[in-house]
Amino acid sequence: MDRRIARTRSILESALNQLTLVKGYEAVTIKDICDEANVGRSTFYAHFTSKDDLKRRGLEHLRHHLLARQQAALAGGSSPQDRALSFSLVMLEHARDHAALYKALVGDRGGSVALGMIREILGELIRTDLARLDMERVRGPADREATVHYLVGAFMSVMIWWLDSGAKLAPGEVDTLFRHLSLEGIDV
Amino acid sequence: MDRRIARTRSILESALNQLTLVKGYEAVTIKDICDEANVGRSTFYAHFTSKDDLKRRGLEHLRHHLLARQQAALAGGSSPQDRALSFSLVMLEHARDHAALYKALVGDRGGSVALGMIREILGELIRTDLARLDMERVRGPADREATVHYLVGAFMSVMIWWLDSGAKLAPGEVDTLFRHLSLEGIDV
DNA sequence: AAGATACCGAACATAGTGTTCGGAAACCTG
DNA sequence: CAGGTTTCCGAACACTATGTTCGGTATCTT
Repeated sequence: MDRRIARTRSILESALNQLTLVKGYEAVTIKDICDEANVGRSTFYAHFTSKDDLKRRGLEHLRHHLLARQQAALAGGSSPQDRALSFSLVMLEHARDHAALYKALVGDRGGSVALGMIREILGELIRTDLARLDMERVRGPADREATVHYLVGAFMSVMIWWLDSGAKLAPGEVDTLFRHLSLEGIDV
Repeated sequence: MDRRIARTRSILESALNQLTLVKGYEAVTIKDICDEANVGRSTFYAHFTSKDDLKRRGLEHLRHHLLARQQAALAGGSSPQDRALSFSLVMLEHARDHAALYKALVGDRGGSVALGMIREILGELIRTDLARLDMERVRGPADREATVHYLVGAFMSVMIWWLDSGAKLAPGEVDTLFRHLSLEGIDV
């Protein structure tokens, strides 16, 4: 690929992230991004159709990262229980590593683009997880899709709460918490 | 209250809902709303600061509705298990009754305002629920806030999935599904 | 080195937001 | 039902952002 293209796209992605930290995703305009990146506005439109488009493409990196880590977890885990929901810890660690950006994203409504995409990605991972569990145990394929959405929503919500409240707990602790609620249910 | 005020606000709320059905929440402009409602644009700004403001005030109705129904459920239920998570069925029935509007809301990102507010409302209800459970049983107040967010996220996600996939199941079935996942965990 | 391709920047059209203000219309009060 | 009060209308204005076009310039690939 032409180096100019790679450079332009990369710097635009970085600029959006940087500006998101400063003023929140929604408040960032395309002109802002171009100024921050030192790129002509017409050039922006030569690569991306909108700010959301730019954001979505940037999140492809995350998708590949998570998929790779899941492969490793599925291969290496000891018991089925350990291997299940492996996305949880990986995702929480990623969130902690980019905590400021995540918080800026979820802070305002603008997060819906990024969060929507992350939900998609997690949905894929969880489907894989559940299918694997179904193979190893006897269990009807009933309600699997409902369970996927149940888990995605629960996880995202807990993660955002964790980030918003300052991420005081370690990723491992939140992971334990989430897995316990998921596998055992809330203790009535 | 001056009748003109009540009438203007009410008709503006209806106009927003109507237009949301037609073109989706985000695509609705303030001019659209005023045209649909036959209200001057300056009048709009005399009552609301923005489209989101209008939406939020409209959702106060839902809040009161849900709170009232929860009171009834808490008073009337037989076992503690039955009384817990009473918001679930009420909310699902309300969603079914306004399915088209809900689907239009969650379809695009614009839903984040409404959904964010609904999450808030449900959070309150669940906190009440859990506190009640804590009183009736012996149980440490540990992680209660995490559980609240876990349940809100899981429920919203399941509800949206249900609506998006055409609401083929009855509210009662989805309720059962959700309660089972919440109380027993996913069956590994 | 040469041809292809990307980038720049300025200009233009379009569309939405939010404010102001004077006159007309509707409302509540006594 | 007459009074003063309040709301509503609508047009005008300033402002900001989006998305497109195009000729000239700089940079890349082969």
